[in-house]
Amino acid sequence: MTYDAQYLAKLQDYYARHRMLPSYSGIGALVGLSSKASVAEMAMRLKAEGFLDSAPDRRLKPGKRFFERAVAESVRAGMPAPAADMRLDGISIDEYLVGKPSRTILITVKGDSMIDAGIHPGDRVVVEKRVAAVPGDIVVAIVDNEFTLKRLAREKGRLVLKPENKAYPVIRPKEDAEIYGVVVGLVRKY
Amino acid sequence: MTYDAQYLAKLQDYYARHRMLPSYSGIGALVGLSSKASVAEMAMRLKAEGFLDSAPDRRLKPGKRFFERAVAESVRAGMPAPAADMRLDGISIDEYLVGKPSRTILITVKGDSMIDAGIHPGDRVVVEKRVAAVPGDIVVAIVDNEFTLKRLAREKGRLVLKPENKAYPVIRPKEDAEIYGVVVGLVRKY
DNA sequence: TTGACCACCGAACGATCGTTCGGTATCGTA
DNA sequence: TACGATACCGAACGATCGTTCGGTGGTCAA
Repeated sequence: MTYDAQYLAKLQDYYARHRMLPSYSGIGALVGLSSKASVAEMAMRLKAEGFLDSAPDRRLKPGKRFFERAVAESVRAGMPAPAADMRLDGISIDEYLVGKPSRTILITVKGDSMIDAGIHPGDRVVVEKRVAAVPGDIVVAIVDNEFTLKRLAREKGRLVLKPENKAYPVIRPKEDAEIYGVVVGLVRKY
Repeated sequence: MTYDAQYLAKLQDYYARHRMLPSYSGIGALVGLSSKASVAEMAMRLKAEGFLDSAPDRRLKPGKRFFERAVAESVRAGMPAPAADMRLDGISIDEYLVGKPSRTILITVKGDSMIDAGIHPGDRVVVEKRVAAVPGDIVVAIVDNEFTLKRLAREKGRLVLKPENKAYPVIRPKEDAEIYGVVVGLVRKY
């Protein structure tokens, strides 16, 4: 139990590099266990906690909690324990951002029309596909056969699409705007 | 060659479910090839195109192009599918953002000192813990026993911490700033 | 000091692994 | 019709798989 967190960390790093887990003996060499029996026992412990799982062919695969990430609530006072805490609270970014996987896609942002909302070119917005949106939502709308990212707003009883950049004009569709989906999150990689 | 695209699609579906690839005979059962030799030949073709790769122990693992988006997102009435996106069922956001899982944590942003970089209060930054950073990186530094999020810059040969908000002053530490980690990504939820 | 745990080791098991080879059916080209 | 190329099959190979079992050294409470 004591070292399991370190074992798990090495497995996570290996997975990040190769997108797969090694065999039992490979895990032994990776984490420093010389008997496959020891690996099997460690795997059982991690399985019980949800970090690992078994594939149909008995090989190991990542479990639900395998992708959890520690969260620090930017503590003003005092230092957060860098390594002391065994993931007391961890979330997976996917579960955090995505509510309905089958209806959710990532769209890469082009242009700077939403830059005042902190949405930059190259960012990826997490879009949940649905037509129902309320004023204030950031939506992906279809205008002139093109996708566009704007904030939905109400203007004299009409729905309009407002960019968040003074250099761009408000879009006032003839009929109500056609909504492709609603932005529920944002992801940026540096 | 003709059926390889369908074979690949089935492998991608399997991977989305289990986050791993089956064995050669397992692939045979999955895609409908009754000889492992056929699977090996198909794997060789897909490897040559970059969709598959070999792990250190000769097993199959996803290649670089494995996570490419399928082109056939049901195009509705001549409507272009949103271009250049990622399948959310193929790779997770976690895997996209996190390269070194064991050294990566999420930190919630407080304050608006980085707002001109598109980092808003309440956003969560993905921080890879390491002391090595180069000017231009956004870093989490420790100043007066507190975490602070700033861009690392060089000023007269000294490293300083620059906010991206004109209302805040540049921080010039007496010695070089103590770096807690480097921001490698950002996550926002609406 | 004892004894019940616990994490780990080392050896052995049958099962399955990925590879290799020769052979078959179906193409398009000549 | 004859041809090489292609995609697949079926059987066999040694290697490695995951599992199992008995045994070792350590910790901790009684």
